Amino acid sequence: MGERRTEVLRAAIELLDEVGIDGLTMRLLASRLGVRASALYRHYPSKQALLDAMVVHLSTPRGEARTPADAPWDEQLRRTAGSLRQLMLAHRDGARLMSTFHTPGPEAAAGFHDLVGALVAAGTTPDAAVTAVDTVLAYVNGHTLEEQARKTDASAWPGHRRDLAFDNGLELILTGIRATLP
Amino acid sequence: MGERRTEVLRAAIELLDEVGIDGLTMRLLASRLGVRASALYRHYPSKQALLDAMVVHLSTPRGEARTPADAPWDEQLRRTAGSLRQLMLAHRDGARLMSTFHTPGPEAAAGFHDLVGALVAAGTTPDAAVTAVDTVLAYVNGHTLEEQARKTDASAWPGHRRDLAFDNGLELILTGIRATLP
DNA sequence: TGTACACGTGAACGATGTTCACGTCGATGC
DNA sequence: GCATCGACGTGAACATCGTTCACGTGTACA
Repeated sequence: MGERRTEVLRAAIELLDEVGIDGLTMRLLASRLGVRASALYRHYPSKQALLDAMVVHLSTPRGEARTPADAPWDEQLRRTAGSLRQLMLAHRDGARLMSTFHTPGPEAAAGFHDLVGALVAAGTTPDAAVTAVDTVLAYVNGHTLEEQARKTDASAWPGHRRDLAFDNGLELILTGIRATLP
Repeated sequence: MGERRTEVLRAAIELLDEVGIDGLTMRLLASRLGVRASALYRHYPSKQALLDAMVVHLSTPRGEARTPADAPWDEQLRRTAGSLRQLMLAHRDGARLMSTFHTPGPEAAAGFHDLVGALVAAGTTPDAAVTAVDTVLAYVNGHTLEEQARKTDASAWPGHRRDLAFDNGLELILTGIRATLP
């Protein structure tokens, strides 16, 4: 069951990398599959449903590399922030794609909860922990969205330069969090 | 000259608040002005040009309340961040609207430069100052984008509650910056 | 008087997401 | 063997979108 459905999803992600989210058209995707656009609606009730499925698929941890729950809170935040950014940068218009989606699955909610837990364990109040995690996530989203928006422009910074800029900003926030600890 | 042009702009902003950015259609805007869609192209070469003009108009400081250049760096950052957020929240889909635009005018660039200058005057290196300002701006964009996206949802937090969440995250970053000072 | 100019019309074009009635074809149950 | 069912796809259409273009107004100014 749902075998073709998966193929459609795969083709959609492939096409996303080639033409970007604005060029990602039901007709183009269909032709890529040797099919008419109307056939796609057998598998996804709407284009938005397809986009949602893409986000879910891309966000689902691909294999290993879970962040160890016993790592210090700042290391956990660093890893989560870094892999979230990498997730967005891994595909063309990835950040914009993610931002169209808005019902974070249980996976994301669990990750959020873990981070808050790590901070509370380190001595913050629950409220402060939520604020801290929210702040980091807002930073990651804002930074990466802008980073990817400028990507094709003239400002073609080398990759490690951009990584550094991201890390520096993140460390700034982590330092701020650290200052609220006992 | 350009009198009608201004009226079109005004009507577009008015319509934005009523129907949101997705409902903002050239035809609808035209009918609101008692005119056909094609007439709009006498004043703006494209819809994107209209959107750009809206961003510029909304971003242009309306009257007074310039941030005093002799204020401490953290106060300057607080004010800039706060008014940037207010700018976005002032109109429906304001944050999304702003994010479609991407050639920051001399106004924004000057503001950016002022903030960096204030930080350098406080003792940071120029690089660190740029990082700090970038981080704050990324946070404001990320936070406000998400805040406004959830706005019409069930999660209808009261306004001051949302202001507090924003301020707390901002203070976290400011604390982080402060820690890098002599 | 005539000639620019600002402004608007009406019809069309191509593209988009989506719907719907209709086909095809292989597996499954009798 | 035959019928039925389900998964899959077709083809034509619909409404809507941004945009273009040839063509009309009326007003102000030389």
